[in-house]
Amino acid sequence: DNGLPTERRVQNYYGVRCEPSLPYDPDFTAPEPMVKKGERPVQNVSRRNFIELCELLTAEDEKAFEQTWRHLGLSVDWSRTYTTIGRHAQRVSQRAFLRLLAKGEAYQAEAPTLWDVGFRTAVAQAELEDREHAGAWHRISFHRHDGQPVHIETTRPELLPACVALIAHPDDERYQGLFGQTVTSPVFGVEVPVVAHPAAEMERGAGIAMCCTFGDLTDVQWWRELKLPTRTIVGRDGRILAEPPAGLDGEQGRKAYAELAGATVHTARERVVGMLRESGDLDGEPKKTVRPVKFYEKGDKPLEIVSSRQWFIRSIAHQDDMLRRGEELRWHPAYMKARYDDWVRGLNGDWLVSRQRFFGVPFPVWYPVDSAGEPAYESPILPGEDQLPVDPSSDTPPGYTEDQRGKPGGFVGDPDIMDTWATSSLTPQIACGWEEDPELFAQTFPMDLRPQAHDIIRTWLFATVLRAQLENDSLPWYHAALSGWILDPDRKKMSKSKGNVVTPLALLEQFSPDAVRYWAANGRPGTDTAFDQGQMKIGRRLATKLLNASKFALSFPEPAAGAEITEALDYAMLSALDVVIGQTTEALEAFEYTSALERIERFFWFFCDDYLELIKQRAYDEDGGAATQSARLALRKALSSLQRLFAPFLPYCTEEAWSWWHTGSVHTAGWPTADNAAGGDRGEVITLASTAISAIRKAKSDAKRSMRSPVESVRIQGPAAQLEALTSIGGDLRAAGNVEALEFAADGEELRIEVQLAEV
RNA sequence: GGGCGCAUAGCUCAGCGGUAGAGCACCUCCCUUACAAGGAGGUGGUCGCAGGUUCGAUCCCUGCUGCGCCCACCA
Repeated sequence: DNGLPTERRVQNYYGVRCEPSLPYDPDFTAPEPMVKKGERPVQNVSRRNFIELCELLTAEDEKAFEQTWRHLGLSVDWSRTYTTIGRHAQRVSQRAFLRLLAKGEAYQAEAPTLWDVGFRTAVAQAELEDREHAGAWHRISFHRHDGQPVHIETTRPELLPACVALIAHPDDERYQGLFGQTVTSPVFGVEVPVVAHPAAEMERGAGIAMCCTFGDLTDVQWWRELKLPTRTIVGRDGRILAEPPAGLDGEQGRKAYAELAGATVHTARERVVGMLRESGDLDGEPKKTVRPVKFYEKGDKPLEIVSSRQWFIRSIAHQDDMLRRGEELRWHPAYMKARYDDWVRGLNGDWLVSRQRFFGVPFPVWYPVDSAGEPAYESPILPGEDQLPVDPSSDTPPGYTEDQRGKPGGFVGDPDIMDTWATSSLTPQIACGWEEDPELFAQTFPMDLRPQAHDIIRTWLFATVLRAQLENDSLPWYHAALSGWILDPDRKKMSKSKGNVVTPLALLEQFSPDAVRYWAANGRPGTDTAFDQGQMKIGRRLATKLLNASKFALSFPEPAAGAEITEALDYAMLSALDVVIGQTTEALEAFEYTSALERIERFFWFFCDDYLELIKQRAYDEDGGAATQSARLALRKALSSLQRLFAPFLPYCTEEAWSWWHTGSVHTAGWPTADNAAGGDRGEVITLASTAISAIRKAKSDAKRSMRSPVESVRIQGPAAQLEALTSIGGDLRAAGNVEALEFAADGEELRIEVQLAEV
């Protein structure tokens, strides 16, 4: 409900852009959705109008999502929904933030920050990704006082005016004589020191690097550790700032800088290269290269590093606690824990939670404005918890009046919003009624399970564990179940840019939710699953089969009150079912839902293909007496368990079939227990039954006869124990195979079945 | 560069010390009183490669190869 994707969607959908300087227009109405991109000029709207458009569109999207989830048969309490942008979530999020602030776990700092120039916001470490990006190595001459050149190599020549030092490794023989001296940058004529630092790599490029404020995170490290000056030239819009930085004082340098002012980074690069070429300081031609560059995962331009004031939540200080929590948490599958550990150990800074965006939970903070009109960031004004949620851009802080906003001696609201994860990380607190419903909270927190995909371990999962640690000194849940992704049929990740996304609603219509769930359940925890319509067809067939089998089993009169299981095959089937119930229950408790489904399914096909066929005649028999009663009772017992076993996977067909003979819902019926056969496993009986009936069928199939065709005799040889078992189900075998004579002969260790078909 | 996972039938995947399994696909057959949007039967594999442990390895160990993912590196 909040975050950059929503903002981008609103921008594209309505063709608008948020312009915070515009006043709110109460008469503003939502523009017609754009049919195609760029069909009309982008309209600037005020922040509040923009947020209203976001709310409008997310409300529509929520309906679509709920429809999909309901259609899919998601079993949740629909009376307890919330939105992460709603008042309740905002209140929880702001309260948790204020608590962190009071404990010193949240703080603000002015620091170089990774910045997306497209979205114009800071981004966090967890939201970075590397992408291959084309560039070129430029070999550039700096100048010593004696006129000798010092060559550096850079892929970002446009940052030349932001250069604050040259850096080489302290052990590098080539530059020993230069350390402590200064050199002059080409074109811009700025004198910069040559400094030694171990992070410089001798083998890379020329072995000596140009440190700029800021080209990359190594620059930030050097700048911080070597206390270098700041010469910022890239603005938050990704363009070269209008004014040259301090230190770029020479007339020629300023003239050159003027040529760059206002240009994009890309254009500035071309211009600087032109200037270098003209001055003779470009050594050779640029050499094309492709190297990984940091991007915001949702952005389309490389990140810049700009200095700005941001809010952070401490995480580095809690690394050990986080690792310990990772140990306590039960991971499904267990190996996914490695990603978490890897992430926690690799944290290189505190969590940056402020975003310079609009549609999100605002920071509940104002600042006094001093007599010179400057905000005093070091002494924020905070609301009481009972006032939450607040929007500092429209609510007035305690002790002030609205007409003091932005005035000297007055106040300003913090303009930033929180990162989406800063609120989503409180999912358990929001849902469990933290600080608002103590009884519910006591019953539900920590929660049992976090189900999520593995790609957001470093964001959602990590942040949730961190917040529960900081706020509740506990895990947020006991188990984490990591699902894989749905891949397209070529096993590529589905993504909008590739255009290979399949939305679920059409599938639900085409194959039925049961079929789609059947396919999805075949994706084991942690394993990616290729999109496979074939599996959905099988799921659909399974659901149909369950309906048909239920119809058949229920077509017989209800067994009499005193009916008992008297026949060996019925007893054996029920005892096998008991085993399956036990295994399935165990698998589900271990989060092995795929194994659970496999076991139920395997039994169910035996039940349909062999058992039903074998007892059919006996169940039909009007004068069958106890044997018929036994079959009819066994059918109902088995059906009751099977419908409940399948219910979590195939909620619709099971509910339908259950309704044919029960009043309540199958989904609130008790989970089946392994007591259908009242103890004792006669599994070998059904194995032998299947073997025998298969042999009879094979004989008919080989002879290209119908399955109903009569059999003159079946002669079974083998060990006495097996023959005894087979004898006990002889009546069913004869009826199902249409067998005239069934003979047994104890002989040898191996079971042999000879089938003599009747003459045609 | 570090880590994790995967490699088994044409395809999708189970199995994991004791003679290789399922479904799909393919082939053959069957309108049979739950089901033809069905059903029955069948063909098909030196379980990635090389070593080791073991009486015995698809399974355990080591190395290699290939694929995927996560992280790091970004002068």
